[in-house]
Amino acid sequence: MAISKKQKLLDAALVLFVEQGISETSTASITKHAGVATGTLFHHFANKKELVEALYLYLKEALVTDLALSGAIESSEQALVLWRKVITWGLTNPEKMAFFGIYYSSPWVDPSFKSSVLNNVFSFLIVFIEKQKAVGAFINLPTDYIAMHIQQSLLNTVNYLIEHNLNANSELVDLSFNTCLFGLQHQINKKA
Amino acid sequence: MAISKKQKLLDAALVLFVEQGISETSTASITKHAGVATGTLFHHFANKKELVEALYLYLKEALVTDLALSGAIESSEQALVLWRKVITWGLTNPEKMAFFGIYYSSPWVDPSFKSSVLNNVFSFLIVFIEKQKAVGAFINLPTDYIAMHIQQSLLNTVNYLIEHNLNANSELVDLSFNTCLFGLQHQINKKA
DNA sequence: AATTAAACCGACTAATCAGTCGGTTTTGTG
DNA sequence: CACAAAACCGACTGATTAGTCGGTTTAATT
Repeated sequence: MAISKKQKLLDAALVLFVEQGISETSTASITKHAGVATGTLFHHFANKKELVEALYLYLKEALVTDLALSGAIESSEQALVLWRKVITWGLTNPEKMAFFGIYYSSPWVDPSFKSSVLNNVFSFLIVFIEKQKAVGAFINLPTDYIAMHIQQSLLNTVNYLIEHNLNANSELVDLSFNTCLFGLQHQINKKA
Repeated sequence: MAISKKQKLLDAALVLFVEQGISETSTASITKHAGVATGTLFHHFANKKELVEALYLYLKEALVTDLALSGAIESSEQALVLWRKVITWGLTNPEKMAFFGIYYSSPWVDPSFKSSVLNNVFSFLIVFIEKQKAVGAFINLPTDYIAMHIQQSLLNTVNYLIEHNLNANSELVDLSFNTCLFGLQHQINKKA
């Protein structure tokens, strides 16, 4: 079956949002790029805000599916594997990754939703952090602060790689992981 | 002398931009909040984009002035002092700090300008990073990557403190500094 | 006091916006 | 095939937008 018009609208919206910004993209231009009538957009989505939210949910779904997460993270080695996976995904799907960035810092998300975002996408990450904290491997910073820190480092790294035309094999990938992880482990070093 | 209308426009724009977003704030509402006619805005600023840029430059100036930077950073101790200073400034000027955040990830900045931003505001930081790298104290990541990492950590920390009603005396301030710094120093630990 | 320039005003405009609606086509079902 | 429901269409609307412009006030200079 061909791509549904609803999907075409989401695809067009993603490209245009990343290119020009969410507020700067008119619903008319989305329908035009999707090859669809304006009425069709509002048939599938009650208003522009719901389109934006639907796009976010669709991309979150895509991320989780593509990462094919199998169970919890138990060790730093597994965390590194995941780090590489996310970065590879980001380089393969630059628009999708970029959307997460602009969406989080846009007036299209209400703040209450913002805080729940991390827990949803990276729930396995939360578990890992708390386990590390429990055994004293991680510094005693709030879990949500650490989660934010890790997520931001991932976004930064992907953005940097894209901006400098680097690929997932760049040594920067593992170095950035170490910078992130060792920083969180520094209590161990301090004890020595 | 009373506050000039130009300044009133900048002040009103800052509050509204942070509250609702830049694109979501109309020039009409800015003039209304500033208690000024619409024509006055376009007398002082050729268009909305120039107002946004002028606001950014004004805030950058305010930050540099308020921090009262005296010479280069030579040691980690001095870096910590600066870290605390910036966070205190961010908590004292939450709108100004928030504006930097939304401005960087908005379609109102052209990408070329984006990369030059760091070098302008935190030029002293660049010098510090390169000195640390030169003596082997910092991991061999690109200087601009490290600068981005530090700046983002600062923004994250201030945002977190504001969101959780914490002040500049929170232990989180120094812990976040350590997380940032020790992560960048981890090569030393690896050699051991 | 006379002159000039800059600051300021606000009604106005052309363009653009999100969203509507009455009608048409497509699709699924008995 | 008959029928209904859902998908789809695009001209249209009322609201809002950035920016204009001709005229007025204010400030500085001589």
